[in-house]
Amino acid sequence: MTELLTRNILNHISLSKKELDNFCDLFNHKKVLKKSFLLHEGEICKFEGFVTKGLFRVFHVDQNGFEQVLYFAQENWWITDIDSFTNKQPSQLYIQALEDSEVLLISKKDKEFAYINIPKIEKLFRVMTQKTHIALQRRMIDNLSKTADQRYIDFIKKYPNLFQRLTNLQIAAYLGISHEFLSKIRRKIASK
Amino acid sequence: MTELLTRNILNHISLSKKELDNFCDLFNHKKVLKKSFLLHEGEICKFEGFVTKGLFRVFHVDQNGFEQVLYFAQENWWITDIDSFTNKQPSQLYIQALEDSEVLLISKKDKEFAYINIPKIEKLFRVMTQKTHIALQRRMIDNLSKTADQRYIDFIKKYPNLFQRLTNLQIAAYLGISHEFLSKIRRKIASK
DNA sequence: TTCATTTATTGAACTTGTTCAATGTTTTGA
DNA sequence: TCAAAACATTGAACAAGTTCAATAAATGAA
Repeated sequence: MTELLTRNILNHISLSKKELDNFCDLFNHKKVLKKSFLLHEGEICKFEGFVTKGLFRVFHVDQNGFEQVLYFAQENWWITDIDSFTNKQPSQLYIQALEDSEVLLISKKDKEFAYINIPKIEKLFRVMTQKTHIALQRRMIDNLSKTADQRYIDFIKKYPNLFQRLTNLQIAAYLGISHEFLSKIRRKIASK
Repeated sequence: MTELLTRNILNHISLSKKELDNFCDLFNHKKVLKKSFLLHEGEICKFEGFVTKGLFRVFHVDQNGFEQVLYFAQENWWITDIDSFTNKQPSQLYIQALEDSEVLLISKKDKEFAYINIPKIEKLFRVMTQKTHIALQRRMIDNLSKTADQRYIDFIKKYPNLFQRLTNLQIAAYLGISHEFLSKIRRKIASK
């Protein structure tokens, strides 16, 4: 059940078998049906999750009812609203399964327990947060400097596998454009 | 010399006097004149810095020669290119002083020394990276969901002090719009 | 102080992306 | 299997933001 998780962790830091087991025991397995939510706007996010199966989207709904996708999380990815989780504030985000999915969840309390009792876990999350931050920093630069066409082409190249599992609606919400405009971009690219 | 730094650290985690001193001793003080660079694109970023005086901008130059500001760092802020620093890759960024400034710099080697010899430092950077990431996540959502007018108004409200120290050119490069358009936004707002 | 440089403003033409409404296509679930 | 729902495409009118060029204002260095 926690095979994928242990491999993911060992990819970031090294940990003894015992430390690994102790840490993995803190997670609870949960099935999440397609379209159902792990988190709603306004709730306080009380978990950090590791996706073992399926696909999620983490998104925001703005004043005009438009959705923006902060990120997608498929197998082997982590999900949470780090803002709400860390600051115990109502979330601005929704987390929803786009396919029938499964996650391993750790509560805030158990995570804090791990920080204290398995010192290397501190490093694990330091390293993971760094990587997540670097990815977001790159995306920020791209969003500031590139045109929607280019961002779409980059997206396909970077996440060929996500591209196949997502609708254009979801991709447009990630790129920050309307799905109609994405459709026009696709036509333009196809006609080349 | 390291007063501001120690206060900043204690704001994130608690540390004994000795731990603090040992850590702070790893930093070197440096003066940076207005307009000069701490980091150029293509270089590998070998430091993490804490600003004790002045103001920096961290920016990217795109294919068309336009500049996008990733963030500004004034007194009490940290600066680095975490991507280049962590992955030892050539930086895509420039870091430049916008005023005569002073920083405390720690090298990669000394930072790693600290991780090993002062365990709490692991937590310090875990917490700091989390906060930075949360801030960037909020900005990403704003950039995806808000109009340039609103982002400008938000910027002034959130960073009144930076607003006064920056030219409209720099603010436009942060908001991701041309400075001409910012000028038009300002006129529109002023006329209300 | 003065002159050169940088910064800010403005208008006109243009490009990128949105909105809305209509139509066609695919997926889903009873 | 078939109707309903969700998704995708298209065009036309519109809005947001850019580009370019000209001018004015502010700043800085000698």
